[in-house]
Amino acid sequence: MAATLRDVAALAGVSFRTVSNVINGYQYISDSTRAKVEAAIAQLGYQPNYSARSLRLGRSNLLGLAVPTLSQGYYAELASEIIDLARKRGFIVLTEQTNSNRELELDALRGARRQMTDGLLINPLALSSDDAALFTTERPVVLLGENTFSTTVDHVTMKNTDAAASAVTFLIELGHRRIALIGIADAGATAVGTANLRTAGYHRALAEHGIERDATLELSVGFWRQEDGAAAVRQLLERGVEFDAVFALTDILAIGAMHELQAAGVSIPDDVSVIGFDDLVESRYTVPELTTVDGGRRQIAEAAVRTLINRIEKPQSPVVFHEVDFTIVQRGSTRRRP
Amino acid sequence: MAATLRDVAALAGVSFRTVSNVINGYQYISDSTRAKVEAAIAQLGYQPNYSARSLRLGRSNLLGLAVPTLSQGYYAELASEIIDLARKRGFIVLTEQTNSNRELELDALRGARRQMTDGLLINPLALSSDDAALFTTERPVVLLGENTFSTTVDHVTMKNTDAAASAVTFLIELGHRRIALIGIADAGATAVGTANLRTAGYHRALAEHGIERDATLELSVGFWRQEDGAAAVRQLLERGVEFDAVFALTDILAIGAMHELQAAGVSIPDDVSVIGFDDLVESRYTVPELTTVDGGRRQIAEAAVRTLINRIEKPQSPVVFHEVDFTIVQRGSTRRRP
DNA sequence: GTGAAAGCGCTAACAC
DNA sequence: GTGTTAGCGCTTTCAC
Repeated sequence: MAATLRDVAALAGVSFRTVSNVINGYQYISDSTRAKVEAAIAQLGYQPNYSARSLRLGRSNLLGLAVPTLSQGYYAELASEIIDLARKRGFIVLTEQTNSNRELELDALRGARRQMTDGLLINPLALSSDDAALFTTERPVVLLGENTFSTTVDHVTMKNTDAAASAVTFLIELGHRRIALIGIADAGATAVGTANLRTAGYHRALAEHGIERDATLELSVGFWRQEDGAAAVRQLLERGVEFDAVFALTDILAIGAMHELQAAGVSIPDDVSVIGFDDLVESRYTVPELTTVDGGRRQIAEAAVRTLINRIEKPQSPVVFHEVDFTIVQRGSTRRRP
Repeated sequence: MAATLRDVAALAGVSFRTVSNVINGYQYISDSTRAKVEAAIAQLGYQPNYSARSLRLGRSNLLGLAVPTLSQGYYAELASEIIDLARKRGFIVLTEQTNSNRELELDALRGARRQMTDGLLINPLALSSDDAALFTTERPVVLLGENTFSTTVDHVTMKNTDAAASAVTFLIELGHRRIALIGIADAGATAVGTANLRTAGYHRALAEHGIERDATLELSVGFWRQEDGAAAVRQLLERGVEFDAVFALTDILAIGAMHELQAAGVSIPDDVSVIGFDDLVESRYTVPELTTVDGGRRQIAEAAVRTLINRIEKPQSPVVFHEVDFTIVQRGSTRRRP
């Protein structure tokens, strides 16, 4: 059985209240007492019981993180950064995967697990504005990602529409006119989901340059996996749709699309330029290297952790809406149209 | 303030012991009592306090997972599988990143966080056989990965040496003779680390086919990132080393190597065959698609979770050493030498 | 500067 | 079948 405060106190010959004081860095303790206690702690290998401390304090120093899945580069990299940043602030992260599933997202938000954590970072894909009320829980939540819920909950996100418009403008300025869009939302999707926000940016850029929309260039996909990007390209090719560039709504889709294009003998960037969104590490090592949009993942992680911890420590703070900046990362998959 | 057992009891008009019984599925409760209690629970939105339950039971249903980093595909995919499997068994996962850092690995193993979890899954890179004693802790640990520690702790791993030998044999049977090896350990590394185990397989396959070793073909790298694979290839090319195939000790290294080879105008697989190790999802979408070794990640996750939970529930079980099977996944980055 | 005691919310041994 | 009670290990108010 692990040593308790009482064991330490007995060994050090002090009351267990004193041991608690030493552990918690209470000021007015004589050096000799402190030394005795510390020696006893070391000798017994004492470690505080966190369940007891949590029960007493009503705080666990645990943060919940609910992302769709770690098997996708974007979320894995985001989680990696969040875990490191939380650690620096003294919090451990309890990771859940919600699989873009409404039930699992709700469970993360309201389920029993909420009880063990001091706050939750959640990147919902299935929940939407309609569910705003659900997010207004007693316990701290910070929303990551794009869906705009109520204004009663902290929210950290990227400039999806602006960034997408910027990516498409970049292609237009290279001389492209027939720009395929891969990854649009199915009809039923929430209007403020990532896909629709980025699609709005695409439309805005076209409009700003006097280019007409063409529905045959806009492809919806099942999920945002490589194979879905590949399937979208197959559709374009089978239908004989003409296009000189591809804007994929995520790097993963872009990687699948590039793979399929090259398999079909289409040269990138000579025949077709491709641009993605996310700036994954792996996108630096595709052949050719993928031009993409850095939506500010690193800043999102930083703002998310900061905002959540602030909310935990100061529950009355004003609600925050934080939108980080983006940049276009130019690489080899795009080039000026001859 | 959240509702407690007492609040529920008061509302239902029963003693709070009865409420506890209902929650824990105690058998002998009249249906009418049960219904009353359940109604009260629903009305108050009562959720049990996990800190209190943990304190009482000495169990948290939390599992620790310590991997080097989630930003690398292999560990992200492993963690993703582990989290899902643990969830199915009723456990939540608390993820830590140890960054291949000895101090952080030790901290995961012995630090305060151990107190909150019922068990730990750790994939150490910096700790080695010399540290065997450290792993023999009171609380359940399952080791993932390759370092062979003592026989006093559960261990789930892959057949590194056999799998590597098999990969190299595959290249030899395609007619390759000058097989570069990317990712060997630095001089000081533990003899039973992944790198050395896989390197031993490479040497064994060469020996079995009467091919002499050539130290200029064996490249050590700083880490196992894409850029390290690329750097290794640059070295080979700059030194004018002749080679007709590359065995990279991980897919990530292979992806970096392929990128650099193609940038230098070397065609894969026409000029050089490339084989990796890990079977990452992203390796299915490189151009060309990467031939690789599936070391059995999925089975490792499954065995790890099963073994750890078993150890938690039956602490006296015999120590397990579990080695999962591998397969060669043949794709477009390798071909028969003309 | 240190000691005694209450109580966080829960489970389970023990009574009835 | 249900009620009473002790106590998990800790922090903290109140004395001294």
